[in-house]
Amino acid sequence: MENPDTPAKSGYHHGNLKEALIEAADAIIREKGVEGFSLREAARRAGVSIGAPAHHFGSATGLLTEVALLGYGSLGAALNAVTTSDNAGADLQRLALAYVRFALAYPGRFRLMFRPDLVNRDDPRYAQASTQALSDFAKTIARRDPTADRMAQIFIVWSSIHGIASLALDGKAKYLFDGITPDDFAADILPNLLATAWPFGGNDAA
Amino acid sequence: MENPDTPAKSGYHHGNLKEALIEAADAIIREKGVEGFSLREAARRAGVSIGAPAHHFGSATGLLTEVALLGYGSLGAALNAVTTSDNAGADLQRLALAYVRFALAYPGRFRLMFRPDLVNRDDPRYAQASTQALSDFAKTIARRDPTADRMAQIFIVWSSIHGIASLALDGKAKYLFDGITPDDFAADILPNLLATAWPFGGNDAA
DNA sequence: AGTGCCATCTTAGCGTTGTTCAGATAGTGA
DNA sequence: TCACTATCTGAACAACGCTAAGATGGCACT
Repeated sequence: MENPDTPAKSGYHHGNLKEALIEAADAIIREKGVEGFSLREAARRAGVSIGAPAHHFGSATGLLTEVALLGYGSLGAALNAVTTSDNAGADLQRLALAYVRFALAYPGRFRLMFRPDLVNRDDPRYAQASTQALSDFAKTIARRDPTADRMAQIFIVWSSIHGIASLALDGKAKYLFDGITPDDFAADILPNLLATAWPFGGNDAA
Repeated sequence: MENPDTPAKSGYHHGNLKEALIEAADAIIREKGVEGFSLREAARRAGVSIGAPAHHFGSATGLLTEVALLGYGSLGAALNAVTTSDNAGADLQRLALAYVRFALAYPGRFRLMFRPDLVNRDDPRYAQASTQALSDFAKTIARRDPTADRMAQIFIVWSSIHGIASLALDGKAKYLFDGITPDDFAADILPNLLATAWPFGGNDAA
């Protein structure tokens, strides 16, 4: 449970509080969701007093912003891990699947990432991280349809994927697919859905 | 400001507290967003003590659920107000525009409607209201492509629209359309976007 | 080696929140 | 008229974010 490369808390000074608090916050959000988070519990888990986080992050928003950045990083990694082919439509399909599965695998992080009231969007790193996560869509779309309006295409494709992820995460699929759970949705229905009904996964080999 | 058909508070008994609290909560959310809401302020605005709401709604979630139901009602009304034609693709386009504009016009209500931690989704009226709002999409999709898998089509179209609304509401459009505001997005970019890049608004007259 | 600086962390306190519960109040039906 | 019951009050409790004054100890500099 202990990170080996921490200077180990030497009594009064923790030595690695910032990272420890981010890790604790991420764990709380993983276990209890975004609403289950509290700054005081993060401090408790890190083994410090309730006033300690303020020094490093200023406010709860400051700490949560770090977790959100961490989330964008892991989303970017998940999208980058998608194998690419010479078929841009099929690639988009796999990107969408990865995006939705990320949302379902890390619901806390994903929800936090899109909660403007909980993260500090004025932090330049936020815009950077947010844009970075889009780069995979952008590249694949450019290959798929080089002539189209790039920004319009990116926004529409991203919206479509993000909407699927959001609704699936909120359990809305069960209203349409009769009591299906989010996990079953991701495993069974979603791949089929993306391959047939989703208009961006067409078989348009370059 | 006063609802004329209230029995008017007769000192101790308010007479119409339930409706007054729902209205107050809706107003707070309109003014300060979902996070700005508090049960105590709703009670304050309704002119009753802090313990009064509990009797009618049990908890804060109970009151917010009522506001969410109200939101689904107004969304349904906005979608029903969309004029239909013999062109199902064009109708979907208008439905999408109405959906997104509703989200931007009533951001508080819209966000609340999709916040599972704030509404009681076990309330049967919630499922009913949620499903009802989908009926317009369902009808139009059925006209557009009667042979396709109904549920898959509904989910994909709804997702796409919901994603556009969510990202636009969160101000994500500015990353792609260089500093555009949500209002300008809804007025200028969105209609053009739906007519060109959006794959469900095609010119497929029945 | 000593010393002073300063980042780090503690502690206490303030105002706020949701929820609970005993009791006050008043409308309503017998 | 009287009892019943829905309604509302007021106080209490635990938890929250944030702030500020003070304690602590690592570190650079003399």
